[in-house]
Amino acid sequence: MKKSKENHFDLIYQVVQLIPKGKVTSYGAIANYLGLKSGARMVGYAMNASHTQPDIPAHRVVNRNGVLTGKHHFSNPGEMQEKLEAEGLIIEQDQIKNFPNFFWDPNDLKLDQ
DNA sequence: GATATGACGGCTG
DNA sequence: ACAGCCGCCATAT
Repeated sequence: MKKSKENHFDLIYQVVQLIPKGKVTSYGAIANYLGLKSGARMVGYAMNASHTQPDIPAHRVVNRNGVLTGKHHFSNPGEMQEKLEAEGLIIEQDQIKNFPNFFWDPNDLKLDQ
C-alpha cells in the first residue's frame, strides 16, 4: 500500500526546488514537465500556496514572458527582483533582461546537456 | 460542508 | 495579428 499523499502541488514544489541558482523557469515549463493537463494554471495555483511549504525558491519562477508576475506575493515587493539580481540576473521593468539566456527548463534533466 | 479565489498559457475564430 | 475562452487543484472563510 502506498501512503503517498503527494498531490499535484507537492510535485510542483519538488520541481521548483530543483531550479539551479542563477536560473529561472516558467509556470508552463513545470506543467509540461509534470504533464499537467491544466498546464500553467495549476502551477500558478501551487505557487500561490507555496507559503505552506518551507523552502521554495519562488523567486525563480516567472511567467513565459520572463515577467516577475508573482513579485507582489513576497513579504516585500521588490524582494523577488532583488534576489534574482543577487543571483546574477538583470531585471528591468519587472522583466528579466536576456530572459532566454537564464531560462532553465526541467525537461533538460532528461537530456544529456 | 459549500463557496469563492488565486503567481498562466495554449488554442480558436 | 488580435481578442476571447477554457482548463482545474488546494486552501481559507
